Amino acid sequence: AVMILRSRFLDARRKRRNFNKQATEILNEYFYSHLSNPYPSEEAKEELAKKCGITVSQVSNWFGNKRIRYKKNIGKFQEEANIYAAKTAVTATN
Amino acid sequence: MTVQAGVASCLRPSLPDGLPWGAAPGRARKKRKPYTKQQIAELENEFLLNEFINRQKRKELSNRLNLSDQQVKIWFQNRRMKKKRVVLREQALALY
DNA sequence: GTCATTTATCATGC
DNA sequence: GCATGATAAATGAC
Repeated sequence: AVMILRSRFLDARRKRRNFNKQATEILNEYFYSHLSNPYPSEEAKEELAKKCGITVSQVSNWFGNKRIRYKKNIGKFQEEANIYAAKTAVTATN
Repeated sequence: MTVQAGVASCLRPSLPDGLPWGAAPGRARKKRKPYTKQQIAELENEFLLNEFINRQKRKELSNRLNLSDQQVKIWFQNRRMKKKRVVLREQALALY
């Protein structure tokens, strides 16, 4: 009984907060610009974590969730994919 | 006006065919089934005694909890990873 | 053995 | 009521 209470304080799910919009933009930009292979290296994860103001583990969690949820329902992310595809296309031509 | 010749012809961002990165695992994967509180309680209790379990204890424990021998092995592996996760988090938290 | 994953599930935000 | 981040089983590389 005591262990259960203690484990609940160690469970980060109970104090989860959504990432700010800027962090989500950065993560999505990387994801959709590497859609053929959305597996950032450890160095890339550290860089993303620094730019987003989150931990490397949180970056790994985000990509894990993004990959499975994108694959499970591509249609739902079609609009989002087009948005970031156009955004990265603009930066690529500049 | 209406000089939009090549605009409509560049549609490629969608993924018509299947993704190359999550495809064809060959054989179907066993569905994840959460363990009961009883099972977890006994596994945690054994983990306190020793983080690495013997084959012998593993067998009797798996038999008693109605889990396969490999399930118990995997549980201890994941449990060690969890411990490392928690330790690293508290270390990072202690820096402030 | 560790460890990055996949997948389902959990707990929360809104 | 789902979207979202984190965790719990399960797999596979090494």
